[in-house]
Amino acid sequence: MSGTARRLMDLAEAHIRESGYAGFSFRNLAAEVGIKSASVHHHFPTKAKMAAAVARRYGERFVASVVAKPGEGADDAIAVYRSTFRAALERDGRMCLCGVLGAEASVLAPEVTAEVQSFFRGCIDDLASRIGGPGAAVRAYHVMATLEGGMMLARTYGDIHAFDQATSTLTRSPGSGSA
Amino acid sequence: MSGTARRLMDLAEAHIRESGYAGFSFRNLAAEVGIKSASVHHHFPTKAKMAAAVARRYGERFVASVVAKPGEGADDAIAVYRSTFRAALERDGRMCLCGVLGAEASVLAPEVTAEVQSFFRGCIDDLASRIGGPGAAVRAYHVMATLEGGMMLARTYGDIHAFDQATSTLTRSPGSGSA
DNA sequence: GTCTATAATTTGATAGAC
DNA sequence: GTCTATCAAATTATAGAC
Repeated sequence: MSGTARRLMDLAEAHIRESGYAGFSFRNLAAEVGIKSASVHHHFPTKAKMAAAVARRYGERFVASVVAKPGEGADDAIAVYRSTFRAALERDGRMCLCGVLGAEASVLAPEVTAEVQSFFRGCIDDLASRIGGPGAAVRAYHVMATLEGGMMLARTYGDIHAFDQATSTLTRSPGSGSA
Repeated sequence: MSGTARRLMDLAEAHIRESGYAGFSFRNLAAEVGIKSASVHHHFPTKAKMAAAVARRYGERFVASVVAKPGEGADDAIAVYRSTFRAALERDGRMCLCGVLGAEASVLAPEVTAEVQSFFRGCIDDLASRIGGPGAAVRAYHVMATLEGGMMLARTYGDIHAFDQATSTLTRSPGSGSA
């Protein structure tokens, strides 16, 4: 993949996390990297294909950054997910790409929705296996829902404190609960 | 307010809950009620003002439908919020209007963002006062985040079961936890 | 309260030259 | 890989007649 394609994806990702699928256009992206919109089509045939590619890369990067450490417990796994989302929220004030797209899932191109579903399936399966024991699946769903909702609240208020409040009780051991 | 204005708001609400702020246009709404887009401007001066009006009405109706019952406990209050969101999700498969808009908050017109913030402030304050005791505010944030995230997951999967999984442990007393 | 007509802009996408 | 040029469609909004 070319450097231009990468820069286009970076910008598309930022715009989607800022304001959803409708938040970016080929013309806007082109202007921001200093080319014309027709040239964007050389890298990505359609807007939907581009969004799907962005969502896929987002998922791959996320998986890499929450990889399990040997000997971790359930609370450790949950804390890694929590701090990963929180770091992104703190870095640029934007929420999870798949959280934004998930809310619009029913009207997105099937290829985009598929990537978003795949992201959440991957996260929940991974979390459940790392939590373990009875009720692991339910807890994994709960953790992902709370983290995504917490990011949405922080976005609404423009204040990361809302995320901290909403997610502080996700882990049960003291110390990780008051970030 | 005229019947036409009400119908326009109904449609706008449905579209926003389906696909966000960009999900409705004056032309679409007009066509759906059988008038022209210029006539919509007679009822609502701008798209932003209309969205703000829709969000305000949504909040008022929500408040009315989660009103406290005498003698309720914390789990009862949480259960009312949970079942209210769940009923809407089951009725038409769409998620919370303010949850969708909240994710896009930073690029919405200030008047719209203000209504969305007001909705969540109202919900969280109300929940916290009904939960009571130390940690009530944190629990209220947690409940709202989980419910909103749970709706987003259900939307992504096209399956209300995801909402049930994610939110089943919000209340602590048995019986309300396995809807 | 609804209409016609229109303005000004933006959008996703394509054809074809260089 | 980028360009010019262009298309067909959609968008928000306004002016003014009825």
